[in-house]
Amino acid sequence: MVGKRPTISDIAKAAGVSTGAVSYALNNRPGVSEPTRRRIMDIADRLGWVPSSAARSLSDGRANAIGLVVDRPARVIGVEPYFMQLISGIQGALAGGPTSLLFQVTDNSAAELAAYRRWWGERRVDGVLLVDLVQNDPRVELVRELRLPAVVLGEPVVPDLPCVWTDDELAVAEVLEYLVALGHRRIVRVAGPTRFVHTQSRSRAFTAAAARLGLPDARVVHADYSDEAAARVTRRVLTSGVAPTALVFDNDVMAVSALGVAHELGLSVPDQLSLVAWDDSALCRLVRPALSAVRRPIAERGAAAVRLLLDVINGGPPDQVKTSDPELVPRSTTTHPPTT
Amino acid sequence: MVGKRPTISDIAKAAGVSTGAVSYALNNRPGVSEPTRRRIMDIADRLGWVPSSAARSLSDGRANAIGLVVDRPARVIGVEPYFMQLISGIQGALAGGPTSLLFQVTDNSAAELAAYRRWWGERRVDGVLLVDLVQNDPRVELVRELRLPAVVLGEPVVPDLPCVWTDDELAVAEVLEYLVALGHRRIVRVAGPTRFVHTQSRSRAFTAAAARLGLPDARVVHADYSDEAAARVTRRVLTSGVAPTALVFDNDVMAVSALGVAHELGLSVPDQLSLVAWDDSALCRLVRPALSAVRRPIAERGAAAVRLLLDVINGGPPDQVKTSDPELVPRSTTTHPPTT
DNA sequence: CGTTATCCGTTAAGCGCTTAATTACCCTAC
DNA sequence: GTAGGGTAATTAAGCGCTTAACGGATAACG
Repeated sequence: MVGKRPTISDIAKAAGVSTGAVSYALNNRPGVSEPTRRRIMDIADRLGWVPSSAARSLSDGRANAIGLVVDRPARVIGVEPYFMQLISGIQGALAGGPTSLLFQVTDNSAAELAAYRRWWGERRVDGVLLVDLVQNDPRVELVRELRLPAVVLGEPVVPDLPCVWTDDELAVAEVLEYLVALGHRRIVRVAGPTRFVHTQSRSRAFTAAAARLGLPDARVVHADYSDEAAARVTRRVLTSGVAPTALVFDNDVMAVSALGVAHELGLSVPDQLSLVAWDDSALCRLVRPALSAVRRPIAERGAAAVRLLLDVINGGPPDQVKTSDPELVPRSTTTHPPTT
Repeated sequence: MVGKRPTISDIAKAAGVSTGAVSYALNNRPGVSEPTRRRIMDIADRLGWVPSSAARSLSDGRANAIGLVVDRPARVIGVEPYFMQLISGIQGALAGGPTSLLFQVTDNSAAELAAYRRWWGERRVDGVLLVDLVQNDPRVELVRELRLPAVVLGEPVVPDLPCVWTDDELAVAEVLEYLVALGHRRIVRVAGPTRFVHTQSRSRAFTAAAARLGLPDARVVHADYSDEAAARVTRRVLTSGVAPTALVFDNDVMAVSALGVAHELGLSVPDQLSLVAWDDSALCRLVRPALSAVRRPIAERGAAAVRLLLDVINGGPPDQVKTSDPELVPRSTTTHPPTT
């Protein structure tokens, strides 16, 4: 094979028909007879023809691509396996189809907005995935203004925006009930940044469950997902006032970081302190003691979001899809509280 | 702003000139007077004009995109921070320019080849990045056959292919010298899969340095980067025959996994066993004891590769660029061997 | 047997942009 | 006064594909 790509007019010439006929044949549309269609298709793949995405986009207005931009500082993004797993799921749903993934990571919200706007302007994407929604997220307004099909990965907080969500609140309750069943009464949740919708939703669920279970000392503190911030916050929580006996984190990195802090303070885990991580990961499995964690179906989320987005692009309804439920994976960082 | 995107003919109409003039003005080419150019540009950004990538691609043959496909099973890819850091670097070099990143993860080599071939056929990318080169890599032949500009992230093993590489051999020697200086004589390298060129190159360097330093017991064993395989291999190495006093791993996950195995075997790290991880990462920092590791400039590699690729696409020479050198970051998993 | 429908295929316009070729005009030079 | 040379614009073709609109057979129908 040489470096020259065949076009439909090469095929047309070879088959002795017009390019129109070729187009109809190749797209499985009526207008050509079965024998002709077959002949055309044979020639097409003998020539190794592949449609030019540019030409196709230009004439039918479809980009055959979807976009994902993740706005996390480089420092943090490398650490969490979350995004790679998400992308795995996304690719799974994309595989086989004609759609590609445009991926961008930015380090501030303005750049993220600019990326979406540019992709839209350049007609590079047919739709986008939105992750890490925040309160009054400017992206929501943007995609609406641009009429850019979008699917949110997260709770259905925006009424008419399609989304794929996981019942975190259920999981929060489950974790709390589990800890209470073990005998814990003083439990602190070390959450991610307040601005994220999912942070708020989990915190709300945490507070509600704590009230229901009668835990006056339950409270929420915040860090920024980084190990440094988590260490700082954890240190403070464990050393000031009456210390909790169990900590629930919003990601795996912070939980691992806390493991280090506990060690540094001479607290043995889980005997003197129980820990629960949020997204389960190899990190949780590998660390000693292995972390008890809440496992969410991340790849499933990605795949579902892609399917939904493709539907919406094709004019489907803006459904709000729920994934399977998270599950608590108890390992070696949770046990009864010390009997003081 | 509405959902309709302005085209150059809208601008032309508004400015009272032809679309040709608009094109010349917008691309900063001669053919229009300064005042006219200014007027056109003003109108263009008042209208919020953004060039249609499809139209541009179609007429100038440029896709303004580069592609990256990573072929690692989903199980493994989420774990290593390597790729996210790489992507961070890539984005950094892409930021501001007109080029986007097409990203795909596949779970077998055939799918990876198919992805490249399809992107080429669809004229979706102007060039691609190649990671994890293997011996007689079919991708090398493919990009040559397709005349698809490509940059290898790895050692310059293919003469005429541009690449960005890091002097791993130097780092391997440094690690070995360091361990020998601490007193170690029995050192085992737990490498990644043999097929990777970088695995082979590091192993060669390891063997050479070991010979030079007079370490007859130095040897290389292989795992597949996963924690399970690493655990298996490590367990075997530590329990059969005369056990090594130091282990050098090819990634961070395997090293962490070995930490668990050592613990399980009742070997204290670093007193009875020293460990060195290859790519440094938050994982290495967070784990207790914190892992000594070799830090490579990963984001720098990504950025350099992008710059080189863009050069090559523009007809530049197929340079072979060397990044800054890796550095050994000693932490808490390396010390003198036990004095048996 | 003339009239419709039906099927198969062609024609040509158009998607938004680039760019070679061309025209129109103004200056300068001889 | 006119040839020559810039400069500033327009024209139009073309990139590869889709798709309305159209045309020419052939089959079906009364």
